[in-house]
Amino acid sequence: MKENNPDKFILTSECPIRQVLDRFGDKWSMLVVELLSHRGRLRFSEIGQNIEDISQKMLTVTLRSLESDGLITREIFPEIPPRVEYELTSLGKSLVPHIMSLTSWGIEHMATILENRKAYELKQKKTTY
Amino acid sequence: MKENNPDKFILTSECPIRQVLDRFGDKWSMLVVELLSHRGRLRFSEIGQNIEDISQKMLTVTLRSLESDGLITREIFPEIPPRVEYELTSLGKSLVPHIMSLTSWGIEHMATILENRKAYELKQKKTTY
DNA sequence: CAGAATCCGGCATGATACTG
DNA sequence: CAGTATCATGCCGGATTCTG
Repeated sequence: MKENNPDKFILTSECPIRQVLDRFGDKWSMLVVELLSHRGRLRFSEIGQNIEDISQKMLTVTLRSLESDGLITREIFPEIPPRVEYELTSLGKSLVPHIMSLTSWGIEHMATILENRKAYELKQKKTTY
Repeated sequence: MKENNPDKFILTSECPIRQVLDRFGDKWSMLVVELLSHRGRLRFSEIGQNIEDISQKMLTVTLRSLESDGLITREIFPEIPPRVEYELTSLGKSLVPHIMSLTSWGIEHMATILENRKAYELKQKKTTY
């Protein structure tokens, strides 16, 4: 939907905000980062127990993705039964304040947004009649 | 995956970060907000021309969603051909710094992340052989 | 020009079973 | 306990067509 636009594109497919959204806009990544920032070093099962509704598979996938990006470390203890612990790297920690920034906005404004949405629905109904 | 956990859940399905992600973690919403914050009041086609690869449908859907949440206003000019202009509300503007916060992190660290990911892939190959 | 309506495919996510 | 492997699916988003 761009056609021949004389101006520069501000928002190309490689712009920073899209890259961040593509990698961390998924359902679980930011939650894991925030959890680890609160609790420090945790093992696999502990993470799962503290994020409601995450499945074992998605927890594994999310942790691998964060590890491959260098946001968390993964340490395996050769015991039986096995134990694996995860922890934020300095890179991972550097992301936390920016997540908190979004979160704080949500805490402050999400109620208003839900009200707005309700009011909008009602308005739509009225004009439909 | 929670079972009986004595501790409080930090990250329930209604926690702020999830609410924000559910509503704005989609592919286009944050981009539209950021564009409008840069350019001020814009019409439908102008927005489409400045966000690479967005389809007409998704632009419409995204704008409606932002309007219903009270983040943007939508003004219709009864002309032929029609003209519709969009603009951030104060609520919408209040979100911008938090998006910029994420963006700035992306600008600073995304290259490192991509390198980490490549290195991780190589490491995986080596251990597979 | 700014959309509405419809159809459709792919991929993210979920559910289940199995293992060292 | 901490995963893998496989199969199933919902729905997000793209392509197309039509209209005031």
